[in-house]
Amino acid sequence: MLELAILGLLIESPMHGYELRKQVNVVLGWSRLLSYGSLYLALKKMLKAGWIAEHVSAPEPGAVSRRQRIVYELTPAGTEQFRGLMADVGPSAWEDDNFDVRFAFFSRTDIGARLRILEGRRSRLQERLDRVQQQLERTQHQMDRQIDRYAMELQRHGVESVEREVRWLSDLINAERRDESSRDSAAPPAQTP
Amino acid sequence: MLELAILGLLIESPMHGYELRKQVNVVLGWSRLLSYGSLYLALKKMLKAGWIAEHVSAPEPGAVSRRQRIVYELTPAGTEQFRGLMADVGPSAWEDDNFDVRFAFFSRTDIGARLRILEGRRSRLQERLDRVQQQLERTQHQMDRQIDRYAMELQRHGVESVEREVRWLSDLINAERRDESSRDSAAPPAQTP
DNA sequence: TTCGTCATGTAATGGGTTACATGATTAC
DNA sequence: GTAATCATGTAACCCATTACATGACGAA
Repeated sequence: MLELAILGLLIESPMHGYELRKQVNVVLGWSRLLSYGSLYLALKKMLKAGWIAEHVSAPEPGAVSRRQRIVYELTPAGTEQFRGLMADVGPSAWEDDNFDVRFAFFSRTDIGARLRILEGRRSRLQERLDRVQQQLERTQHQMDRQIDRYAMELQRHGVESVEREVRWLSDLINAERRDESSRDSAAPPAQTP
Repeated sequence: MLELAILGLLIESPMHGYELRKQVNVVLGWSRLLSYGSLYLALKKMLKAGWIAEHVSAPEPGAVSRRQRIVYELTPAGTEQFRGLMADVGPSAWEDDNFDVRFAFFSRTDIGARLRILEGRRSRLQERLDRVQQQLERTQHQMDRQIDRYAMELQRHGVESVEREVRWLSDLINAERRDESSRDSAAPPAQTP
């Protein structure tokens, strides 16, 4: 997870730890800042694994005498590792946390993988929705214990959020498919009325 | 967290572990089923702390010879512990995870606490929004590295989600305030045009 | 009789956090 | 000169998960 995030960020350009930490928010959209504990431990582990290499910052031409920082960059093995992780388009790729990271690095995958992941996630959410809906019916028929009004409101809001994400995914899927077919052939399938 | 959830569920009625696990989804709206590992460990810990008591299920009149189950119920100390945890209306109460649990048990708090928590969460989300918006501006002015189109889309969707939650919270806050003022006095403040 | 689900539990592990420690550099 | 922020790191801990183990009960 964190590993994939770091690999993905470093593939775009080498960085030192402190900046990496900020990019996690900017690029991955994480709401809380990554802790140093996680970051430097992960970095250390990845160094040992040979996926990244460190070298002390060359004083950049633009900046005036910045403190020396440790810049990390991907090794070929790291690039390979990234590809390997991104190649997994199975269920784990559309899990809540994993999905976001995958999505953020979609530019690095082919359209087939993108579609499989987007569709996988959508059907996963759809299942979730069905389960809740079912359970909501049972509640309304008094087959279960009476549910509290706040708990109910929480449920309702949750369902709406998931429905929203499903629509978002559908839009993305359609966009990808349009891209795909417009690249594929000069004779697009009948689609617009 | 889990502790608070269990206390809150047991305060409504005694339950055995297996059912508790399911109620966590129904009442708290958790997307994934709680694992046995967490559940029974937490239960054990709470037993030792004296917050809950266990007793083997009396064969309920309705059911026909069900297997004996271990039913947990709150002790007075447990009820006290629940009150204590719910009384914390500080920042920790409007953290992502904590908030949901608090909200689900809002019926057990007074309107003052409810408003403080709802407003706290709203302003927390608002800050988050401001930070991202600011950062988005920087990106558009090319002060940062060019951001990937998928990463951008993720960002956009995230912002919209947060904005939605802010609106949801605002509606809830208004509803609570209406409740409050309608209970407070026979002379409601001018509000409707 | 065997399969599904109910029901309880333990051990190993994972993936992160907080708190602590340290020091350079920059802006005021 | 001093406060803020940049920058790197370690140790202790927390909270949960997965995998494993066990077995009763009801329905087919």
